[in-house]
Amino acid sequence: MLKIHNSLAREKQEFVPIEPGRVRMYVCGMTVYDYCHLGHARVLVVFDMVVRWLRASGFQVTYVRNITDIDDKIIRRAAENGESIRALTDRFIGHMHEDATALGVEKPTHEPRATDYVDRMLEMIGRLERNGYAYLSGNRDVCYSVRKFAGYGRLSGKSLEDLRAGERVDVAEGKHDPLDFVLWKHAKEEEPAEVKWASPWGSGRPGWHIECSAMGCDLLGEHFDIHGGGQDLQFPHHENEIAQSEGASGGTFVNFWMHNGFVRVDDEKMSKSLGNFFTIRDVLGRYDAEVVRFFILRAHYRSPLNYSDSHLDDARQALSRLYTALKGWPAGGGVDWSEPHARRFREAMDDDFGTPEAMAVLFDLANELNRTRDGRIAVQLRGLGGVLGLLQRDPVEFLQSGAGGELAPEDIEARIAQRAAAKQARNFAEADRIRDELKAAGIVLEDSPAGTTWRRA
RNA sequence: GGCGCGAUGGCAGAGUGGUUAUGCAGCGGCCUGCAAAGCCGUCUACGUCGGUUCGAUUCCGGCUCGCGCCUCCA
Repeated sequence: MLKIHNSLAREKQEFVPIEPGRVRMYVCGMTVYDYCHLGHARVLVVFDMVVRWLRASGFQVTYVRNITDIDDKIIRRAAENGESIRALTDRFIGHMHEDATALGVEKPTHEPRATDYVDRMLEMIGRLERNGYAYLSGNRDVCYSVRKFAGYGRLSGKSLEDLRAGERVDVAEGKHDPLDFVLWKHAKEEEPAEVKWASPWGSGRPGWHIECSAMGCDLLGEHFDIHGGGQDLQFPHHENEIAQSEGASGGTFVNFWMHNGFVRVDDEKMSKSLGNFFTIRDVLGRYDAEVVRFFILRAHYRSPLNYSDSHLDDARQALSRLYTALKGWPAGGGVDWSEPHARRFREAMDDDFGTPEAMAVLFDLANELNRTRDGRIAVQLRGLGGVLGLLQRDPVEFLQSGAGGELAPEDIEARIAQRAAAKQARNFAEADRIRDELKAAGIVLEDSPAGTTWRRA
């Protein structure tokens, strides 16, 4: 049985779906005004893994990952670039999809854009107003009255008093309480028409939090199973989502909240504001995308993940071991879940998505495969790897891939043929010279009774 | 200041009240013309001080250090 660490309870809980056999899940996606960085890659990969495991466990999953395409930073960036909001967001949505695809991330069931849901947001704001949670502030923004919502602070484990004690925000003009947040931003003169929508409260645009409540409730219903996102969204974003959704519906919004840990650089959070981020495409220029996915899944999703080149190098070595074991075995065949390794894998994954332990099982399978050369083990290894979105390529293709390939495969093959001839003539000095020369170029040769093969170091 | 998380071997990273994580790297052996890969074996651990216990890396408390959230952020 699956257990999930629920941020709401701060402990692992047995996962029971609202509707038997079915899971409805929402994850906060990207704000599209720039390239995705490795922190985004982690959210993408982690929740892709979660969905894959839920499906492998027999659930029918509806997975929604939204796109925020209206926001202060988007407006500013579009103005800087002298382009329309739509042109900017369309472009970066395209780039995001390229990155996600490279990382082996499957498409979500729905990928709603905030700007397509403004009507739903207005409807929800209207309900909040009728239920007494929303008010029109002095500067004509519509705000949410945090103290009216009894459960406020439950997700982040904060009380309103705690939050006020640490108050660091300038009190925005006209708010009843500094912690109140904006549901609807009143339009400003200088803003382009593209960011103005008509509403009962005047022309304006939605606040950030309302979009997720509106899209989630519309696509998944007012009560669904899992809501995920990065740790930094726990407060205030997710706290506010709960306040909005439950304030509007009157019932429970989400049963399980999941938050993934940060990617770090030199033990500091990787973030745009700190400027210490690497974009996904930077990294994919130097490392194989599957290596990056492997690197992400090698740590537990809630732990911090330190990024560095040496860690990626290490990940590549490790993944190579798996593919080396798989070399020569045909693809295909389903996982036998009654087999001991598969059971251990299932146990690991059922314990709050324990991918590090699940991967240890993969290495144990590789060892057994190398020892026994039993085809059934190869099927298990590839099959279980596939559950994590790994090991689905041709092993030779993986082992021969990699950056820094000045030598074309034909050249390498030609050198191998020359070396074979030298060996035939028992001219080992010449054979070793060729091998050393290739090694200097990053090519490693491996002799076997069947002939010589090569891979990139 | 408030709230929370973490501290494991050279590096990365799981887990457990008493018996091997796993990977990378190192060392020894087998294999090999020599290598590489693989196999076998092997060395480096559980921040610190107390407590509970027959026994704690694992439970409890103090301390130190690191990190995060409290402001846009995955």
